[in-house]
Amino acid sequence: MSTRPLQDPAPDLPPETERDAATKAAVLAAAERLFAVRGLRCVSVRDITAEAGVNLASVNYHFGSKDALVFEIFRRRTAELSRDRTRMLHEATARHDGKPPVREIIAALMEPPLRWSNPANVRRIAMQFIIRARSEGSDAVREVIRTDVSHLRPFAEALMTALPHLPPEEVYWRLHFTLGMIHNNRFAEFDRLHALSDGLTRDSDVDALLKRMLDFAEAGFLA
Amino acid sequence: MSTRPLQDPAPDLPPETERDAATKAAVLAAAERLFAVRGLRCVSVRDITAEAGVNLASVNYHFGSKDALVFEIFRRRTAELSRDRTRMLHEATARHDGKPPVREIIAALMEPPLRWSNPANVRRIAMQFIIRARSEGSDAVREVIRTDVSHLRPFAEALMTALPHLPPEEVYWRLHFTLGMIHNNRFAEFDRLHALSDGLTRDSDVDALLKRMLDFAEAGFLA
DNA sequence: TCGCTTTCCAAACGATCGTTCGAATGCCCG
DNA sequence: CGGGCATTCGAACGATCGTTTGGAAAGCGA
Repeated sequence: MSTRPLQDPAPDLPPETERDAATKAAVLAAAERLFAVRGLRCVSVRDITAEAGVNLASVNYHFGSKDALVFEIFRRRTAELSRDRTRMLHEATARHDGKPPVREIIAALMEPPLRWSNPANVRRIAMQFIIRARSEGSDAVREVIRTDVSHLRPFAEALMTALPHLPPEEVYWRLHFTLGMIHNNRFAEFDRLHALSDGLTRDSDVDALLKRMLDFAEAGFLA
Repeated sequence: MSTRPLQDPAPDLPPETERDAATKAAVLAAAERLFAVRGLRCVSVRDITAEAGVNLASVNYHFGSKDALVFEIFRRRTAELSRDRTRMLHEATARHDGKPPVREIIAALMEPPLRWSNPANVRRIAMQFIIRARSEGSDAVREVIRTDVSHLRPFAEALMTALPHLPPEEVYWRLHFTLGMIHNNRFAEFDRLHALSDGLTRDSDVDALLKRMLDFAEAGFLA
């Protein structure tokens, strides 16, 4: 795998250190989009390079392997998502003199991925890629998911100070349940919900969905 | 694909109509186990037939294709799980004169998959296969997940009669959130939780976890 | 036992995949 | 201008995969 600094696949983020990395950026953008739409295993290196308009060997030359490419996109996007969440948590902390209420802590967890999933958001594909990679990723990706929990620590601690009467064990479990609610927001699950409700739940914007999720999770935490 | 009646892969369920389908049963059992452990894409037809001790062509002869084999196992196991859930709902309905409380309705949804996941349960591998197939399955599997919601209807209706003041739309959404909690109980997610809590949540038996989930979801529904 | 159907078997087919290689090309700096 | 290096390119390699095929074996009713 390459150890050189890497280019962001989205055009809205500028290059970092490279003078010219158009090929790399094209590969990253095409790969993220194809992976998000078709799934990791159903996209070949040939599909990516054809979509990006570059040579077949570019993936292995710039990233080392297909898995390394997936890992690189995943690492960048999850770091970006964690930054959004952490920023919201910090803002809530600042607003409440260091002790934000449960609802705002959970909102900091839920709102970024929900906003990213909005069709009008440029991060929509990135969000879909993250969801794909979480379940279809290689061993390396899954290992990161399993072991890297540093970005969740501030949320767990904030919840424990907001709920001092609740045993820490219980806080962790309820955080786990809340993350489950968030991770369940895939297209297939929405389709199933819409089929179940006969279209009753179809016209729901992000704000309404966020409010619903917050109502549910907040009540669960305060139980 | 074969249209003949099919054999159950688990030895605890008797054959249905076949006189002799040892090969088929061996394939189903081996396939389910390997799929559950390694994932659908990381198990080849050769792995399955070698594990089952049968010829390579057996899968295509008895099931038509690898995808059809996956679909068959998925169909059988999800039907079995739905039966368990529906039975629990019926029992709760009978106990409460046709109007079971929210907690028991949710329990009927949560308890069967949780009990199946218990290491002491013979259905543990089956449960792990279902989880795998839900996210890694073919288009046919995903289509069933998206469109077949008949088994959820009784639960939605029971919840609406138990919560007459809540708009049906809200009931559907909260049912969606509850299903998300259930579907999040994968090994990787548990590992992440344990890593986050420094082992504080490791020693939790099924009954304790069920109580926690019920507390959380019930409060969410009654919010 | 005969004839027929079902099942099993070894072997190969055709396709796709990730990866590698050597040469060619472009680019920057001295 | 020219040497050196990074990049690109076409082409192929090696491996794995799901599937197919034709014949052998086995089960079974008549």
